[in-house]
Amino acid sequence: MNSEKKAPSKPVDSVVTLEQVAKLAGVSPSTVSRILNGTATVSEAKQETVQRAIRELGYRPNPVARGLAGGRTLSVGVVTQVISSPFYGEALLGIERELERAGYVPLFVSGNWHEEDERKALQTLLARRVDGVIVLAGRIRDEELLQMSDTVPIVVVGRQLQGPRLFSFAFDSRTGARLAAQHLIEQGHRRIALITGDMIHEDAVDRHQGYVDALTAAGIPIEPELIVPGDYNEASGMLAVNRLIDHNIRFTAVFACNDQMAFGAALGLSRRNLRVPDDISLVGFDDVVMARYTVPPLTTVRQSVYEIGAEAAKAMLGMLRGETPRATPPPPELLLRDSTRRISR
Amino acid sequence: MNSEKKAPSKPVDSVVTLEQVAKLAGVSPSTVSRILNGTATVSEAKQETVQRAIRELGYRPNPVARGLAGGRTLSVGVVTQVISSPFYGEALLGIERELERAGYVPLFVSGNWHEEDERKALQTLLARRVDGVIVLAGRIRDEELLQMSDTVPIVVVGRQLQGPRLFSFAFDSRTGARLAAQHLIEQGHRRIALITGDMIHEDAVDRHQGYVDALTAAGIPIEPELIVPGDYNEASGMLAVNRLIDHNIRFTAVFACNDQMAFGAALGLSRRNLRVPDDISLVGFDDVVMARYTVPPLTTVRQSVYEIGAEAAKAMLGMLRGETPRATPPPPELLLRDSTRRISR
DNA sequence: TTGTAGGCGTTATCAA
DNA sequence: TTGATAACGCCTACAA
Repeated sequence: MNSEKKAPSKPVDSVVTLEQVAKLAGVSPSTVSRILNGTATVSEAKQETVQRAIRELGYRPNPVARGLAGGRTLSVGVVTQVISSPFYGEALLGIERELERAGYVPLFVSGNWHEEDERKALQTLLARRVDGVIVLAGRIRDEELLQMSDTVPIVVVGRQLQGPRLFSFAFDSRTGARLAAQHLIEQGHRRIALITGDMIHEDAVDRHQGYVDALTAAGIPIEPELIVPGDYNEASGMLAVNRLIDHNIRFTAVFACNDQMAFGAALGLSRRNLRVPDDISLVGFDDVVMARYTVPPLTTVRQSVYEIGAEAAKAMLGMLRGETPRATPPPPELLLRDSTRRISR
Repeated sequence: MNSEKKAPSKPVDSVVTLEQVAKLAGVSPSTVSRILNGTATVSEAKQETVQRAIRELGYRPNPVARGLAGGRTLSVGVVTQVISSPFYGEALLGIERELERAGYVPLFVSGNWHEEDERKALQTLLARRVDGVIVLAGRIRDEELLQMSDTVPIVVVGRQLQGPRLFSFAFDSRTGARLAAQHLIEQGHRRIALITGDMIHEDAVDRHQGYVDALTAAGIPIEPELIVPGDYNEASGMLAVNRLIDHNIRFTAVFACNDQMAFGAALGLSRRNLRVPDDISLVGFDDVVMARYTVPPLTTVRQSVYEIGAEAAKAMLGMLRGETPRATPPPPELLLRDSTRRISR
């Protein structure tokens, strides 16, 4: 009946100003602003008139102007490390989805695991007047973050530090790693190689510790020669097994501290004619999408990076609302797939 | 000697305004602005004084204010489809790196392969006053993009359409696919299964066509039963091979239209006790990072998504500079790895 | 409850 | 070549 009805998703554009809305509604700009922000109580009548005007004109507030006026920019900065990694990708997705529901837009900037880059990234974000910042791990020092947090609220993922406007939470990597190692032990493995992450990451340290926990609990001595350093990239996983084999170090299982290194390890093993899981059992960590599709599918520790991202975003939104944020990162969980096997003899 | 020397990467913050710089330099704000933007010629002397003041104060222009003042926001919107996919991740990296060199920041928004989401994404970007928009494939109609392009310059990747302020370029998928199929044919394969992408993507159509080209050129008839639809995700690759096998369709090789489906196919084949490449040869497309690390490593068509992203960004920067953009997407290239084998009998 | 006026940091237009 | 001055679109006292 009414041609307005179908509202064929208005043409992609946006030039209507708050002032125009005010004029159409017959009120002052401030009133419109107040309604938009819930800054003050406005009479029911005007509420409606204005809302109608907004709809009619298809008005959308201009975040740029808002930002300048000292209000919010409705944007949250996100310092990621490598935007293209399967790991961070999932997290970013979680962040984006969650922020979007509240009308916020993420501003992603890469830190490249490089302190100076990270600092630059943070400066860029501040200059852009983001309302808050989410930092995914990274190398920048705690004090700097802390200091920055009195300019803008911050959520840090993967570290432990607190401040009045700084909230952090971490996934329980240590328990996760313990589960992984425990599983191998239960399968009868005793000589379990560990491919660590770069120890500059807190979670790399935690995962190493989880491995130690499990072995110790089982009364298995820690053999330093079985522990080889990696850097969370595929190549380092491959290098690691090569090194073990070249040094004639015996092992029946490998625990790689993330999936990417596990993939590299799998390839390295196969190049040396060692089959997974028949000859060597292999466990990863993270459960990136690809872990489900390797041959054989990889047993790994589920970390639900997506949810972690979503939690971070929720915490940020909470802070922005003035609440005390809390986050409940999903508990680690071992996913049994086909890359491990009970030791035969 | 001079404590200024070390410049311990100034504290993360930014509150200095252009006005303060002007005052310190003893000139008017407009002059400072002119120097910053090269809008007009300024005397050498003032140039230097101002530059020094800028350095001294650690001044950084406020992009938000710039945006409002009708100037540029120094941000470029990017409509991606799934930010977490290994494919788009690489492209985004290329875009980010390239933009950063010019002082621009990307604003990533996901389209989720959903027309309405894409429209919303575009609106969000416009509302944020981005200086330009890069669209990676997507479903929004050409006319809409064209119309939008007189509000803001646009670069579209993976489609062919032209406009005064709209530039598009596409990777040569057809040739790439032909190379892949040709390779299998040269290895003696005749019954080559094809797992297509969702035909809503232009490149899926092109890759299908490249397959047809190669077979036709070799005088091999196209068998519809060998062509099974996929959707570019791992799961569909697995489903596809299952379907082929369940229907008792004979084939000695599989060409999956992207790597992710190839991974799924590899797993599906292994579940049916078919080995790659001994029993079945497998080729993918894209060369995502993981293709190098599967067991066996995947023969695939290199697309250098990173470079494509970088090219898109360069083209955008060109338009922003008022130049006529041009892009030279890297030519397709077949990467021989270990997932194919000459047919024995 | 509502309107007016000033300001946020820059750019752009006009004179000088 | 330079400096006032007026926007840009919105928010927030302050006043009514």
